Amino acid sequence: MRMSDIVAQYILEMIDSSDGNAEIQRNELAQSLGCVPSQINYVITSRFTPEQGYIVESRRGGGGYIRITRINTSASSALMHIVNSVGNRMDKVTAEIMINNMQGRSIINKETAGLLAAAMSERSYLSVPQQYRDYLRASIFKNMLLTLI
Amino acid sequence: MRMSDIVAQYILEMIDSSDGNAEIQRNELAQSLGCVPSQINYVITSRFTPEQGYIVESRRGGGGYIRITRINTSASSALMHIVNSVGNRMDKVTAEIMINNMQGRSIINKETAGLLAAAMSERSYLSVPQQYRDYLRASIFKNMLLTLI
DNA sequence: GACCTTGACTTTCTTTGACTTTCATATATA
DNA sequence: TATATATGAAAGTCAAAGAAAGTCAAGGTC
Repeated sequence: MRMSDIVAQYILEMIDSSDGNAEIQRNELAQSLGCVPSQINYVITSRFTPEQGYIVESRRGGGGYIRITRINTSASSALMHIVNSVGNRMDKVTAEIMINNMQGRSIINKETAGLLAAAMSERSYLSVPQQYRDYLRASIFKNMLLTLI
Repeated sequence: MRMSDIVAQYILEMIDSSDGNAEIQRNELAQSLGCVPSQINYVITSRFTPEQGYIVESRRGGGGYIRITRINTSASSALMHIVNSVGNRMDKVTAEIMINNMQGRSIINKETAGLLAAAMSERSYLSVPQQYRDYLRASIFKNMLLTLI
């Protein structure tokens, strides 16, 4: 097995075991795998390109890092699942849990999570009688998620 | 985590928890975070620049201080204006016009516009009697915009 | 020929400390 | 009393050293 394959495999395993992204220290990883640091760059530029579905960010200097993130193609199917799992009522707590969960799974970003949470908040429904609120929430929630697909 | 990140985070938390500005004593903060005083200057010049939306004022000598203030970016002050201009009711057509306008002015992006539109759509309110809908819309609209500030 | 490996050199970002400037207050002097 | 001077308490500046990642070209392998 080639060195570049070992490096690529290591990074891939890291991405798979965490949630779609790996953050490495170039020099440290090179040393622990027994290769030269620039080998890591070679592997990244040849195997983790945007065309292959990855985003790479990095920073030099003390405390530097290289972060490789897999672009999320499964997000929309996950969203579809979630939309289908919501019935015609949903309470605020459930909404918050789901929003948190989606953000944790990187299906939605922080801003989107904030917007959803605002639209689900009790404060938004003060003008409407209790009895309608949970139906409304479910319906707004699903309509909003559908725009993200 | 780098020392500079720790310092930056500390300052940011201070800004967030107060009302957009932090006033620190350079030497005291350096000591309490365990770094050299000029580290504070480094963090300020690298992370709290006008380009990044901050104003820094300071004073030397006895009772000296460094004050870091977050600038109201034009987007957030525009949003504030819009929120204030909305009364306690808003119909769907008005909402759509405003969303379009905000997107046209680049105050919000396409995804955000979509989410807002979904939350304002008539389809979202089918479960609730007509009479409540426009109040709800106004309230949800304002709550959502406020999360973007 | 295409892909891989290596290492010397470059660039970027961070940390540190010595030295400088500014301000408030206390003290001395006309 | 009013002004000048000294003192100490801050913050500011800057350059050197350190810690990472990036680049690139030369050579090696399949």
